[in-house]
Amino acid sequence: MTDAPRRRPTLDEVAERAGVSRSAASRVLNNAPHVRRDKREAVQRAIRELDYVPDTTARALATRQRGAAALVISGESPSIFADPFFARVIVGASAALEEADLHLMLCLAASDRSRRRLAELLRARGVDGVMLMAVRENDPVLRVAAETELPVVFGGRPVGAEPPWYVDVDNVGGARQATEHLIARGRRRVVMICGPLDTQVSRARHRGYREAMILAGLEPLPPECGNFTQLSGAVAMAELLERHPDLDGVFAANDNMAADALRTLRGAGRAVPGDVAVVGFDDLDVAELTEPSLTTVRQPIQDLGREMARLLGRLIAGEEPSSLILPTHLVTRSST
Amino acid sequence: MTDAPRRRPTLDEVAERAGVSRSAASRVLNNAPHVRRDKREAVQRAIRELDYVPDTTARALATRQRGAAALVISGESPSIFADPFFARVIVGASAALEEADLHLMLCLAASDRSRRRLAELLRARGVDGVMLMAVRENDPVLRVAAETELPVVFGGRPVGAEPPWYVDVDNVGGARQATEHLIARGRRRVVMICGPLDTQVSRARHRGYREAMILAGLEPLPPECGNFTQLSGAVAMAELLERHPDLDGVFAANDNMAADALRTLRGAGRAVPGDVAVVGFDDLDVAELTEPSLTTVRQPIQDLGREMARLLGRLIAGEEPSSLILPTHLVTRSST
DNA sequence: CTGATGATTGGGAGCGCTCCCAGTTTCGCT
DNA sequence: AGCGAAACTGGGAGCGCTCCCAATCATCAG
Repeated sequence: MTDAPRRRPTLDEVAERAGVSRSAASRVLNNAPHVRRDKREAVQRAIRELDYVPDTTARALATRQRGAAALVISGESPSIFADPFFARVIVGASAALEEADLHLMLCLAASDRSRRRLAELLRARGVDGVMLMAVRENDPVLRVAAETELPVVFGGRPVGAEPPWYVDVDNVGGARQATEHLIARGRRRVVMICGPLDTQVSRARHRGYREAMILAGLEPLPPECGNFTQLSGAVAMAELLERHPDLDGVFAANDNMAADALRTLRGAGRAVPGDVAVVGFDDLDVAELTEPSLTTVRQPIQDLGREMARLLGRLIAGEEPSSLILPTHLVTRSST
Repeated sequence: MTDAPRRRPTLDEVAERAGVSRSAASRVLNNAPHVRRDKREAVQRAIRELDYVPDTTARALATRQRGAAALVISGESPSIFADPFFARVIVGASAALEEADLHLMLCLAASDRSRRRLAELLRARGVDGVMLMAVRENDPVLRVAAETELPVVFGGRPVGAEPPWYVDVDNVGGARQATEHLIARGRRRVVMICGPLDTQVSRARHRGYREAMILAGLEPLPPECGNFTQLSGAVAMAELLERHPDLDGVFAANDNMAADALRTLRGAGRAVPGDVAVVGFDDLDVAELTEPSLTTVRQPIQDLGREMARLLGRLIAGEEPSSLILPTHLVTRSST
């Protein structure tokens, strides 16, 4: 009844109630050794009775560990909800972070201001480590990452650099599988709708396409680049149709672009998969909703988040884990 | 060259270098009064020279303010990426939080374990306040919210309770607009595809539908409930067609369900909007991609996040802001 | 020139927890 | 019983910052 402005109990109060020293109580809290059984139990009882919860902040100050990790998503905010990609990464990361008893701090690093805040967060030791996603070429967030002493795990590799720790998806392999699948279906004039070439993802997928074509003794055609939106897929497809009227296979660097490539093809009177077979990448929901449904390369997005968080967790724990490349696999549907 | 294991400078060092006391330096830091101009400048110089950044944790301990707010998303994780809803909320909240110089802690409260961690985070004063989204009836997360002394802002209202602070969207008004629009288009047998009735959102949208019908002197028909997925929209539509073969208008509680209702209608040989007019809700991307494109009610999702964060910011600052209901508006496309 | 008034100043006590360390007990053996 | 080792114990010094407060300084009217 008199608990309105009641202060939260401190460790000292727990200790007093249990009749031990603060040190002993602390040991129980962190279940460290060197506490006699009866005292340990007394402390535990006191904790329960007082409904004690240790103050994170005080603990953080003493241990120099914040108990939190930042997930930084670079690039313009709109892109974060263009597709469910980031949401899935977040779900995966969140789950793994929970495992390591870390909290998730989400930082959208789109503006200069937000990058400055991020830099301060890191310098002020507001988190124990960083996961970095969607970094583009010359992304200013790279400087922030370079300056910090905290462990940084990249999601996907930035263009032109191999960061010490990263988790990536096997984009090259996936793209090769996709292309090989088209070739296996008897396609010879296979074109590619690529993403923006200033991203590692796009480059890797393009490389996979080239490798597969060359390996099959076919001539890789110069790709047409979109920007991962549906509209850009339509535009690229139209261009490719004009350039290679005899094309019989299309590999698009993501499902969004593939979806509208599909429409464009139908609009141009090409039957899919009769005249032209199409493969996408990502396996987003849209892939099942296109007409015909889309053969695509599934990438383990949630796993990507999970593994980033695990890697970071180990790094924070002082272990020496190594980077990871996650496998992709082809999901065959009606468009091939 | 010798800066490898360099400790971060502390306020004491800044003070010493500037030839003032720690207190004075602190005052400069928080630009409090009672510091002579020259000393203030000396401190600022020292800060610059030492590249000093105050330690958040220490400050948090002393001030009892964490500088962070939690955004809690309840419910199963999969739903977080079912549509871009949450991503938009996050973008809005993140921007407004930045304004208030607060960091964003994202908590997915799906499992018991995560709820327990959340409860601890709050009790351990790991954040200064909470935003709570997607709460369902009898959601266990409500207990966590009830127990904390921290300010809590709801996004949408939970069923059967009016929390002290919330930001909601005018679901009733939006649904009424949608229904009135159908009626204005001459429809008389207007049915509704509803969402799960254990959510406030669904109830409110249903209420708007009823109000509009009754106001127009028409008979509200019992709704068919889906679960906001496309598939459930198709199922519900089929059921409604069977029950009311003469229906000429459909109001769906979200765009996903509307999208597949559209397909079902076409599959059943009904022309849209010729025979049947359809209105959705949300104005997701899908609304522009359906055939025909979907008339729908746009809700300001990003604003929802922004206003939640602002409200919370004021609450944390000790002000006494009041709750908010954001307007919705009809976006007319080809389905009506 | 003096006391009063108000602006500065810096010492010191926390905030709540961890951890080192010296001192005390408890044991297991011979 | 005697001894050294191993297991406990609690005092105290931080972690880096804020903020109260008594003390010092400047300034100015009388």
